[in-house]
Amino acid sequence: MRRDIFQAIADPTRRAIIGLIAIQAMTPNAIAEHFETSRQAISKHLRILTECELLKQEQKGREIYYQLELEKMKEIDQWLTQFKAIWENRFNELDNVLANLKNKTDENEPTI
Amino acid sequence: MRRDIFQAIADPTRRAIIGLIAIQAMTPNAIAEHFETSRQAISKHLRILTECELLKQEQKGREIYYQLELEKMKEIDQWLTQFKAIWENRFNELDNVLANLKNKTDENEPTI
DNA sequence: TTTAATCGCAATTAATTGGTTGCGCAAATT
DNA sequence: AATTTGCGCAACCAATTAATTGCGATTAAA
Repeated sequence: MRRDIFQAIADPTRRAIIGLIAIQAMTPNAIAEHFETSRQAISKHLRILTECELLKQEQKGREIYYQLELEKMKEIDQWLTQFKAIWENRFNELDNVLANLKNKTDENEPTI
Repeated sequence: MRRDIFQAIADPTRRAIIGLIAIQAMTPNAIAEHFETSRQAISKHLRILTECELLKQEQKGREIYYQLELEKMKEIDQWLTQFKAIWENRFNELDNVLANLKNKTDENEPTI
């Protein structure tokens, strides 16, 4: 039973669920209405998302509201950070290239 | 044959491969040396990563260098953007709460 | 109190996945 | 020319996954 965020967001239905409840908490039935699959299938997805702490439950009478745990979503962003550093560096390199080009142009400008 | 980025990064080995070749391109054998598994297993992972365009190949003689396609990594970041908007709003709300608190405190400060 | 609704859990099945083994091909080395 | 090296591809197997079906428990409504 592997249960990490990356495995959790691998499934398109689960990503859709995340997108759906991002703004407001919802019950399993309400969520299932947005999909073709059965309530049980959705329930299973909710369980997986809850197990890796991407969702948290709030019981209200016989209904259970599922809410997105934004803090956990940040973990994905944290993993991306290392690569952001690289792609921003690449941009900086491009800046350097452009800067060099500009200098060369300046050199070619006629001196008075 | 589902082949999307989220499915690709679900596997920890594949995430490790991505991390490994982020800085410089590498051959399958060189990559495999960093893992316990066989070259073929790594080869399969490379294929999956290539199929969803997270990696690109560059043939040099009989060697194939695999390089990370940073642009594709950005797609993950783009998916996160919608949630970032929410979590930043939450912070703003917190700011408001703190601001209100501060105002109340100011009100309580003795006026000369 | 009977009935209906909301939901989680367990068992089953079909599909998918990660891995291994065993090729074959092309480029380099001998 | 023969051998070694680097690699992809296809067949296969074991483990995992997504989905279905059929419960039982609890809460709310009739």
